[in-house]
Amino acid sequence: MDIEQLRYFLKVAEYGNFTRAAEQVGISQPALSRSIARLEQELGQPVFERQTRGLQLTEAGLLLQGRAQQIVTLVEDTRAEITDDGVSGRVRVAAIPTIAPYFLPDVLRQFSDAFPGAAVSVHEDTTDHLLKSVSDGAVDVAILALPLEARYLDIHELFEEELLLVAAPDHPLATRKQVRLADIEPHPFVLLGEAHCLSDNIVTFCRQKSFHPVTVERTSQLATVQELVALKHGVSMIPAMARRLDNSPQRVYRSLTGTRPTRKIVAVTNPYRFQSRLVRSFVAHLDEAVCS
Amino acid sequence: MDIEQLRYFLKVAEYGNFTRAAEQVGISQPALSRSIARLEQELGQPVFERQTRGLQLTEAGLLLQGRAQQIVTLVEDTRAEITDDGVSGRVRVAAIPTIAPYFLPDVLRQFSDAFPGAAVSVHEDTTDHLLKSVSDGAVDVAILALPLEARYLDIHELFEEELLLVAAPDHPLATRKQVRLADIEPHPFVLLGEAHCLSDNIVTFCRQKSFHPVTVERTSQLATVQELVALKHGVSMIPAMARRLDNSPQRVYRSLTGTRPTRKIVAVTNPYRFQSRLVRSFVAHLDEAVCS
DNA sequence: GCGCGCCATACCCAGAATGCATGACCAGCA
DNA sequence: TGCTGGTCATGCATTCTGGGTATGGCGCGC
Repeated sequence: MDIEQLRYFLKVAEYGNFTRAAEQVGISQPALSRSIARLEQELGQPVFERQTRGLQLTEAGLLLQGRAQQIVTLVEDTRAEITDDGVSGRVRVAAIPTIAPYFLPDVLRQFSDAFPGAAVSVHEDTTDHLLKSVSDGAVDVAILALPLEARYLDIHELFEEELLLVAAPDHPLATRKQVRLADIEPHPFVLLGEAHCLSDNIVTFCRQKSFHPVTVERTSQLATVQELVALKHGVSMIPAMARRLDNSPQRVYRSLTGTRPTRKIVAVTNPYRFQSRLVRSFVAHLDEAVCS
Repeated sequence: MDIEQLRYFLKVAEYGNFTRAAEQVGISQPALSRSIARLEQELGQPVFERQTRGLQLTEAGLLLQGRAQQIVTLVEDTRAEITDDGVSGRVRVAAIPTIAPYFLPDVLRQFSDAFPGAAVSVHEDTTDHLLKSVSDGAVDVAILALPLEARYLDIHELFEEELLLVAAPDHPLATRKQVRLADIEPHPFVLLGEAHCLSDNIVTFCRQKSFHPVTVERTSQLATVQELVALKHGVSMIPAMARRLDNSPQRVYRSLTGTRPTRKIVAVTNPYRFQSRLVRSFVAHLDEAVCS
């Protein structure tokens, strides 16, 4: 029962499939098969029920899964803690697509300058996937937008940013002196796909104001939304950070009059995993980047 | 950083000596030396400072020691928990010398009858050593006498037993109708060595009564005390359980009049370690043995 | 009935870990 | 000072564990 074996076991349990788990851990399927067989022999009982359709954890397997997770985590954290020198190492940063390209580049550049020994990797994914990644230690820090359902995770607020109305320059809303939320209602609205939490932010804000935008299109990227707005498919709401990178004359951004829609940007970490000094420095860096 | 390596490391840290640690873990000294070297290479720093006189843990080593202990414990408990079938397995029982030969045989016989699949091993040592053994998981249950200084351990009271005055049949105290503690004072007293907690029990009791026995001899075994009493070197106090096994006509046992000296017998287990169902059965068995 | 997906087995190989012998170093002592 | 004993590290031969490739066995679905 060595640590490598437990790692293999966990992957098999996760995927319910030897072949795919083998690919994940980077060994051949027969090697993995034998490794699990050895584990089962040592424990004197099977940990999987091999069924015609997939695998099922046995009772012993279920117990082992919990413990193996603890052991592997403990080992990884121990290694991280001992080799933690505060200036070199790995920082796995993640962010949702409506934040990553607008907020991260500056921050990463500054951080890399301050910590040249740091190997920073960036993951981009949806909120729910990233929460899972932080939970199981695949990611050190995730930068997300509230609201979040994340028990057992640390949520550190960074800043609140405005969501701006975006329209083509000759759009009726673009030329008005003031634009209220209600003014948007008759105009077609372009929105991100439902998987994006920014859509939720916008829809929630609208619902609070008893406003129902006429959504005509849904896209998977903010950049596409911006292009569609320029092509006069409709108007949209775009986070301020995405506006800063947009210097096209084909779009104008306006703050709404009255209560302005916003989203809160947070850094999410896992307090049950060891946080290297480098990771803590990164989070501190996020704070500074925001204040400056 | 595999589990075996961590086990080796812990032994070296414990003994501060590669050669002796190697004997303990059952590999050759060079093999152990290289195993630690590999560990240090993997961590990128030494875990021991090799000094001319013995070893010193480095800062990293100190950190690793704590974590390695957790990991090894977790692994052992996991294995124990998974292979726990409730009827077979290992029960490591320990007791102090003034309990082991008098109390354990009956209990062990009954238990072995009830659980023929159980492999029961018995360790006999002093109270402080046994407390350490329970703490670090080398022993499952220790049967000891109060008082105990044992934070982080479960102390389960089994019974209270009387300490009896023992004397030669023709000793003046043996023929009196009543014997009070004060009556003993003029007579020479035979006592166990200071390492035995029974001595403490007796001395504490006497001190409470402002009584100071004239200790003439100290031995390392109760059986020797009993023989010396028969040889009229003096009188002594013997636990009731030791009296039951003594059917020699050369000694008589008497209860003291007034407050009778006693000792409380307890079972000590480690709540931070996994207790197999077999071990729990053993403790339950102890309770029953006492009541019957 | 045939192909496909999936896990287990056979066989071979490489790298790692072990043991033995020995070297290097130091302290204590004659 | 030189010897000896204790201790950890290194060299070398050996073993053995775990990995890869090829393939077998088995059930499912078309």
